[in-house]
Amino acid sequence: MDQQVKKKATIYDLSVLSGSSPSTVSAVLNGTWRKRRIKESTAETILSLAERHQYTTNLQARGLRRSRSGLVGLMLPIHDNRYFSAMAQTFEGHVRSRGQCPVVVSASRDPEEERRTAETLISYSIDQLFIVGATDPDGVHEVCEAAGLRHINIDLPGAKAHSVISDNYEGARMLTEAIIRQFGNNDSLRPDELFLFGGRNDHASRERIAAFHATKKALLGADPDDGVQSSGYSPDITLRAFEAFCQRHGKLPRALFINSSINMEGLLRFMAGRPAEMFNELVVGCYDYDPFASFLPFPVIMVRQNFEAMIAKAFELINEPPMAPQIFLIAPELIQPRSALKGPLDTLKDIA
Amino acid sequence: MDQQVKKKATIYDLSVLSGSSPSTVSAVLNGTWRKRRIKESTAETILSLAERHQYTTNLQARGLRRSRSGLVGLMLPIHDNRYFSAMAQTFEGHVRSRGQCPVVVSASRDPEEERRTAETLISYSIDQLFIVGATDPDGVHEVCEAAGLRHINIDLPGAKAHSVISDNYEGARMLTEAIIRQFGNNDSLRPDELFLFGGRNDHASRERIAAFHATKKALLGADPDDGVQSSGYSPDITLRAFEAFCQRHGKLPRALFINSSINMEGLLRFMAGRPAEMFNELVVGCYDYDPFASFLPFPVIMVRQNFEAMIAKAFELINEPPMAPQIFLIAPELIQPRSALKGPLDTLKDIA
DNA sequence: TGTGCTTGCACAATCGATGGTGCATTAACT
DNA sequence: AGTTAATGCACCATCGATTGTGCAAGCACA
Repeated sequence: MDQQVKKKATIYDLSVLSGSSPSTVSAVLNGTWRKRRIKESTAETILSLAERHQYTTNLQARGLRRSRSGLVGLMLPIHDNRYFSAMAQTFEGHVRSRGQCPVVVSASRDPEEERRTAETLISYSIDQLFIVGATDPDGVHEVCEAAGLRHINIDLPGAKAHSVISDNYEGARMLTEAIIRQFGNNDSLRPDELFLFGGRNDHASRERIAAFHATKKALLGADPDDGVQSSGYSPDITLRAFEAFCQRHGKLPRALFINSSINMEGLLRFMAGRPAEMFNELVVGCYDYDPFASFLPFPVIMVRQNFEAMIAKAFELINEPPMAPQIFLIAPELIQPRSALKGPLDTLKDIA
Repeated sequence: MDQQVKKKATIYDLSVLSGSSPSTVSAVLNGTWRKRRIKESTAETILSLAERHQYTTNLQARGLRRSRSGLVGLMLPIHDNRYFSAMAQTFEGHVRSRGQCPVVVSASRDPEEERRTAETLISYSIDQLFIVGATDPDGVHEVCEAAGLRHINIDLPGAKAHSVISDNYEGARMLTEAIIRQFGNNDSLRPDELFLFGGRNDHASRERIAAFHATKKALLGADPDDGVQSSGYSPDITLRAFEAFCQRHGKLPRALFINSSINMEGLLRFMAGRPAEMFNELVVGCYDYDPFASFLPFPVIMVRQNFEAMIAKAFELINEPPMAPQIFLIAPELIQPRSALKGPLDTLKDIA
């Protein structure tokens, strides 16, 4: 008899059915009833009625009243990337385990979109916002600040809120060193044979490029100025950078430092249609880890950013009392070629 | 003077400031003011006040009143996978272009979690729900139905709502055929040299396995019963399946049909630590496309599911008047080894 | 019987926005 | 001048849940 397109049951419905007042029903259903000295038997009655009528709290109403929603936001630059999607996966686990509801949205690395997205989330009274890889973290900060919303930067730092980021300098140092060592001593690399592709004018890229320069200089004795080919975070721009390089030099360098898995996709586009042999001698270091990339036909040394630790640290910080904004560095890990690491999915069960 | 931790401005604040009633302010701000015959000059006053005070609508309040929230949900099995994250990326574009707010959550392929997640989203009065790859689509349907929520299945079909899915049979047929053809006629493949790994008892796997069997039989003349090694959607279970196979046969098959990129990661785990030469002669077909996997050291033929078309079709269907549930097949595409395709990210701009 | 405490709950305001209804004013027209 | 119509907006109930406050009934105790 309840099978119609009926509206969902509310506390008022249960109030009528149980003979108690709405406030009593509310207290019972949200667990505050002991504090309000509701009789146990009353509570039981209401709870069983709630179950029978499939009551579920209208979280918009609760959110309106409490001006908190139980939503926790994660703002990514993009979804379609293993680094960020792994982060989303880990983030969800954390939020779920706290009994809240994760909301993941992307803002396309567009400062305007970032602010708008934050505004929108704020309009839904989200409780916290984790800002990942924002192009303009401080712009987003303004928006959050004005709304009194707790927030934290991840992956790219801002000046006005805590930031949890990879130790990009150290990661790039390890990576550059590993690339160079890959050539051993007999067949050693010349400074003009190692180039960095990708990167943008953001904190992470700057650190990585600085470490790249310094390490090259330290280990190879020199570092020509044109060793860096910026190409943003876009496969196609990176592809064009490779093509341009090839046009100028007749071939690719023997060794590449690639700034992110997205730029690495630019290398793939360059490889497509070209003979596989062209890349036999190539050695690549990539700042990011992707399991498939690790098994390409040439040595690919990768840096795995410790997103689990970053997310964990961010959750720890976001609830702390306000302090002067600080940057927390999380050490990344150097991954040898042909490594298939476990990821966040390995904690999920699966029935074969 | 407004720089404190002040609360956000409401229509009541603007009402006082403008001397109009809250309902007038509301009408002006939500665009219905012409319909309510508000004077243009009144509207202008209010709009400029709104701007000056950084008014933004409290969407929870609006949602409560209208019993619609402007949120559109996408429920994924997992985030950390190129197929699903590409879907999320595409989905966001669609929702944004409709002026609504995308909400992406994952439910871990757990029927319980799927229902709970749907319940939660419903409690926030989401307007529509796109259910991707659900283990129990009909369970989720019940929940949505009871709440009068429009919803649609993607990737895995349900019996009680429209479904938009890949043409898994045709995709697997093409893939099996391509794997076999890869060996040419001189060095042709024996039926007991081609195995399928991965898959579960879901619609997609069943279709793919059926096509695998049929095509093998048609092209190779026979199809031994043990040609399929189910191993769910888990890298580690797949790894163990490879190990078990190797134990029994002393080596891997010459040719593999791998049911998804997740199972493909199981192959990577198997490769890790084993000599690369072991895989020189291998030919792999993988039902899913990942750009890096496409460039592995052996031929990897992939199937790219047309998620753009699936999402587009789903948006088309979800607004149509109710009809008997139907399944819509979207043709996937066979991708030759060493292909680096464009993805949803290529539509984003990037400043190099 | 009267005082005072505890128990158990109802009442009503509130969160912010929406939209149906109705009432003044002014304009138009006979 | 008187009737009708259009204009411009205010009023108020409503969405569903939360929470501070208050009060009656029951009990203990003097």
